[in-house]
Amino acid sequence: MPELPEVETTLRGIQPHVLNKKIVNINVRQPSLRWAIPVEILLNKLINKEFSGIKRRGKYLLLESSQEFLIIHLGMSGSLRITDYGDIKKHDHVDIVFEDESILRYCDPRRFGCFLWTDDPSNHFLLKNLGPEPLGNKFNGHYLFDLSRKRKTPVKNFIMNSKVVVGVGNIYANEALFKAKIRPTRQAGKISLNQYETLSMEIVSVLKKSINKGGTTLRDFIRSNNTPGYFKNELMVYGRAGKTCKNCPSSLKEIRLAQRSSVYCPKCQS
DNA sequence: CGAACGACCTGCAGGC
DNA sequence: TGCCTGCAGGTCGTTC
Repeated sequence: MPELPEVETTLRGIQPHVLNKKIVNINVRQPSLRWAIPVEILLNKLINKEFSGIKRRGKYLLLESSQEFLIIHLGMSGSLRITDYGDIKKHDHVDIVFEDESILRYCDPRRFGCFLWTDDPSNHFLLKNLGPEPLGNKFNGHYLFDLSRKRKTPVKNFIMNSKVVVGVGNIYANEALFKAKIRPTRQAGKISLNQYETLSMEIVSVLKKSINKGGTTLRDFIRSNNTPGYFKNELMVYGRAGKTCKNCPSSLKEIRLAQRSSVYCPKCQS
């Protein structure tokens, strides 16, 4: 589920329901995520307190309380939703219960996500080496061009590296490279400044468009309506291997890069 | 330092 | 129907 647009959509969905409400209980049914949930610490830090703010760094959500932060990552399959009853489904691992009986509920079937605590986000091991935000002002073609010189890795791997830029996952890497007409296998260090300018703009564009559509997969925080919806209809290459390119009559090719499915048009992308 | 790859875990689709 | 394989939105840690 979660790439950057899905995490941003999650943030916007839960924000009005979690801020400035007293936390009365935290139930951890399964502490074994990618790193064990520090249950005692969370209880000590959060019971009878409230969240004063929520922000996103890459795909991490940071919920602030008393100048300290709950770090949440959704991994491959995680989700957060607001509910107000105890209909607990399989893989609903954590509840944060508020005074008004509403609940912030975390579900993560594959348990690749995390729930951690930090009093110093800028030095936290998960956050301190992250590259710039793609939607921030440090991210542009010059930045990618300069950083990529002498890099031999395929450009798709390069833009999916969170030390280079955060938040570009497999769907949007494929999509942005298609829009920029760059083949995903091209060596990062051999791509021109012009092409990196195009690529950086397309990354921003595809992420913003997806955020505006509520992400590619979610929309069920507040109500458990199963509305699909989304950005999925706009996908040009992801999930379309073997189908016809939307720009030309060619058939889209699929290869694997860094063990991730990579789809491109052999005619449009060079 | 960069690059490649395994690891973590469950669910599901497809083939036999 | 059931079993087996491979793949899925991420990314850290290890090794070369």
